[in-house]
Amino acid sequence: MSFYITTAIDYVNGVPHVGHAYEKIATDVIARHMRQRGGDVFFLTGADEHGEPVADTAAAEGISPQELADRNVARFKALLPELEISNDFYVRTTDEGHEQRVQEVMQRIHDNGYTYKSLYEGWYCPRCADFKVENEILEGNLCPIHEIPLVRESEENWFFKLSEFQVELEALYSDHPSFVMPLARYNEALSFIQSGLQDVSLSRAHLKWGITVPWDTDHVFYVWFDALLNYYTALGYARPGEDLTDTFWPAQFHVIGKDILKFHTVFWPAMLMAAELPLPEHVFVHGFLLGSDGRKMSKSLGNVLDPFEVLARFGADALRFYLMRDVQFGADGAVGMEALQARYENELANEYGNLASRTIAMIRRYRDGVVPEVELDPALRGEFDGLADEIWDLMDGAEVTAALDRVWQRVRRCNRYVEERQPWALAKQDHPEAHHELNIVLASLAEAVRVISVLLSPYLPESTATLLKAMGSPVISLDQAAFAEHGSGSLVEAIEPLFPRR
RNA sequence: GCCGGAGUAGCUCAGUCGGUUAGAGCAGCGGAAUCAUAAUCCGCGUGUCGGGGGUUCGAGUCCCUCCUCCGGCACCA
Repeated sequence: MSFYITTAIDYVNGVPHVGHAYEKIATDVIARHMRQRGGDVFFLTGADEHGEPVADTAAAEGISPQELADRNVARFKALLPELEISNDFYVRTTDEGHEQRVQEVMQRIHDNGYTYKSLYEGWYCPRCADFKVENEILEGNLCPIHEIPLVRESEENWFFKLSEFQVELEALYSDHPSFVMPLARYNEALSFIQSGLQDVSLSRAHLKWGITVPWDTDHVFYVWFDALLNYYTALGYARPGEDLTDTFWPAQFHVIGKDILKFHTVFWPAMLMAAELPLPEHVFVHGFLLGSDGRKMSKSLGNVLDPFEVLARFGADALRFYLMRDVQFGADGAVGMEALQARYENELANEYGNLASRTIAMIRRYRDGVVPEVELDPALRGEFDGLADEIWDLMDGAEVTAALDRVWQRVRRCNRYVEERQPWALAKQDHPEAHHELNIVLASLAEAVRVISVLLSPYLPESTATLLKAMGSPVISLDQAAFAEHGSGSLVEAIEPLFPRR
């Protein structure tokens, strides 16, 4: 079984912020989970480099667009390993392989008769040398940058016959209710389609920073036609000498933010239809991270959560856990350093980290570090019945927040279990029965911590790996997430606290 | 304006086909325990379930209406 999942590619006209990190992390959690299932997983992320904003910024800085892109791509790319992102490839829209394949696919759309040349008419700023759209124009019909009057201009552009796909798109939506998730976004996209589709321009004649239109070389492609195709093109050249397209296309999941909904849920499937390519299975639309005050993050409001600061102080696992736990995937959520610290201390350090510590410490103190090979406590095993299957189902629907919560309920259950059984009291008794009872409690706890850690590994790859290794059972495949019948007999090593107080 | 989502404990939110005294976590107060990163566990809530009306034996859950907030209503990426 193959599984192909993508993030949106980052537009490199700026620097990475926590929102970029969020999308990568959520997608990474799903990708890691799918690898646990044993499938052949391909996880793609990358950079979107063409288009006017990059060209404009580069011009303002007196460097070439490529130089600007190279510099900023390095910043975005460097964030990935720091976040423990397990992407299989990093696509750049300036990659030669990408450019070639964009031209191939677009040529096919052209050959199939879904393009035509027409006049694009709009409000034009002579100083910007660029068209302005309705919602960015200032009062009095002024340029938002130069505040000078705009003039009505037209330019010859190639258009894509989006309107021809109205019926097919509506059919796609009624046949595949989970094409766009969550449901609210499905409704939003569908109502957009039902309101009537107009053709869209696919080229720009006045711009040079882009991919050349092969059948009319005075034009470059409008950046979205170039960018969307990354999901398809990357498979063609990600592995030198190998074409992964047949293995992984169509994608199972495109994970995107709500700001680019229309492009992914309307333009993209229509483009693929026009090129006669199979459609992706799901587009999952996540929300935005807001400042701790619930307002949009902005430097002037001082409510920005800086991912680099979090990484330096708490590490990648903490940031991953916090964002997946505190922000319902699919909805907007407020995030801040205080809330992160609270989650870190209360849940990672006190509940999970400390559960690991006390479990390991007792096995070492009472049983010389060997997990007793006894039959495990059916009461505790019962708490894990069906858990892995439940996680499986939730992950099919990209429910990363809900899945994490299910596992965390077991973390809490284990701490209660320790209090209920009071192993330290059993250890003080001399009877063979108490000795046996203690064996059961310790071995059951060890097994519970192991299962929990296997299920948490997509979220906390670093700390679960450390813990599982110390417990002598480093395998994280999902078939190892069943609660065993007997204690393992493994030797358990002492480790430093997984989540030290900061 | 039209369409969609949301409004449940101080905070963040769960509440499946309408059905027992409306739940969880956090924060707060009190207690127990000592294996553990002074980490854990137990106990403590008279909440107009946004307002009003209706259907029903019974409504947070269905219908109507009103209020508030958020998003979308096309080529900024």
